[in-house]
Amino acid sequence: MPYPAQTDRESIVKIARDAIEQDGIEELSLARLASKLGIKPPSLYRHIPNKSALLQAVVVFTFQQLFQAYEVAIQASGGDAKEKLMTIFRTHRSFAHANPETYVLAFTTTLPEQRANEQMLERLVLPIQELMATITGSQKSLSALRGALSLIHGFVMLELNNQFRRGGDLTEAFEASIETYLLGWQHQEK
Amino acid sequence: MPYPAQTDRESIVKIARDAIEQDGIEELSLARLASKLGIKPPSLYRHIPNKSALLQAVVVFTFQQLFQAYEVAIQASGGDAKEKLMTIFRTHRSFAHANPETYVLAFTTTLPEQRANEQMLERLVLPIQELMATITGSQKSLSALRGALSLIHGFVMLELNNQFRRGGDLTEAFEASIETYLLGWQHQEK
DNA sequence: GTCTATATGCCGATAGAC
DNA sequence: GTCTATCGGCATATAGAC
Repeated sequence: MPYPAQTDRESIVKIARDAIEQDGIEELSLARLASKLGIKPPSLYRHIPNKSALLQAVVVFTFQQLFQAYEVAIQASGGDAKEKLMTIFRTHRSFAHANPETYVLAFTTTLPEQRANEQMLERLVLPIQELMATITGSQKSLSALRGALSLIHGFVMLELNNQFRRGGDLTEAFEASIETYLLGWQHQEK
Repeated sequence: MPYPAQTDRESIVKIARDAIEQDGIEELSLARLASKLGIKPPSLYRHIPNKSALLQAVVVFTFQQLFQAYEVAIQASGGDAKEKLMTIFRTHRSFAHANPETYVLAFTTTLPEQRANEQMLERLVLPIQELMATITGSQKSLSALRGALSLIHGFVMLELNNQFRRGGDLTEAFEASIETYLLGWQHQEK
């Protein structure tokens, strides 16, 4: 049985993702990855062009996972637009907590194919945009959306990088900040 | 004249900073850095213990620069607390635009000495905290501060990584989001 | 058509001479 | 404080075994 390994691109990407999440991105080398797959490093090149393309594939996979998490959350959410938004935002933060390494990788990588990059982000953000528009009106909805995304993403990034000083309840700060931001837009609308 | 170069730690850190800002962090190798300094790579090790420590020094230097930018902005700012806050936040964003590579490096690096890390961040954030407290009252000021930092940092990070889709005025979105966030806290206070 | 064996050149890092 | 010499590990390229 000479070459029983038989791997494929999808397996490589998922194992790479898990390795990054477990040991950090700095510890991922193609040699270690090949070893986990039971093959030799050059064999990887039958499935991926280079390491950079592999990391880009992990980024795409991560955004797909995040999108699926959104879908589940939206399905399960009830209440008014504000409550639905909070459900999505809590899901976003939970995803980042559960996948810190790949979250940071995904949001600090710019994919070379600009079109694909934009389509992916637009698809992710669409449900948030629609819900925000019901709060702010369509006039200011793009600015309101961008602020909301900034608030959520910034909070998570500062949190993951240990850049909030100790003390206080981070979940409380997350909830209060977002609710206050949405409240501001409700007053702004008038 | 055998070894005329004569460098020191401060020069190394500043040249490393400039090299990162010019060519991106992935292009910084100790070999290239040594070449810019007119010395051979092993000579660097008389001044720094390793590459990681050098990058940490660049992070500390970047936070010091950002702090100085804050000081200048605060000195020059007038108006009420809200207008002073806007001046600081605009300064923060301008700094990120002027130093995108080292900004991302600084905010995605956690220094190993937790104490020094916290002191540096606390010192940076203190003027913002005091101004926020005049808007929100001391009760909720920690959450309000954390939300404000998240909004500013998140906006800048999404912007630097090309993660806002095209269209609309980003400066307008920045201004409107922050003003609305502060407005929300003013209403929340009651 | 998939994997192995082998090789190149760059990297961070160390030892020891001047 | 700088140098030369050298190390192991890395990403990557190519030739060929099965």
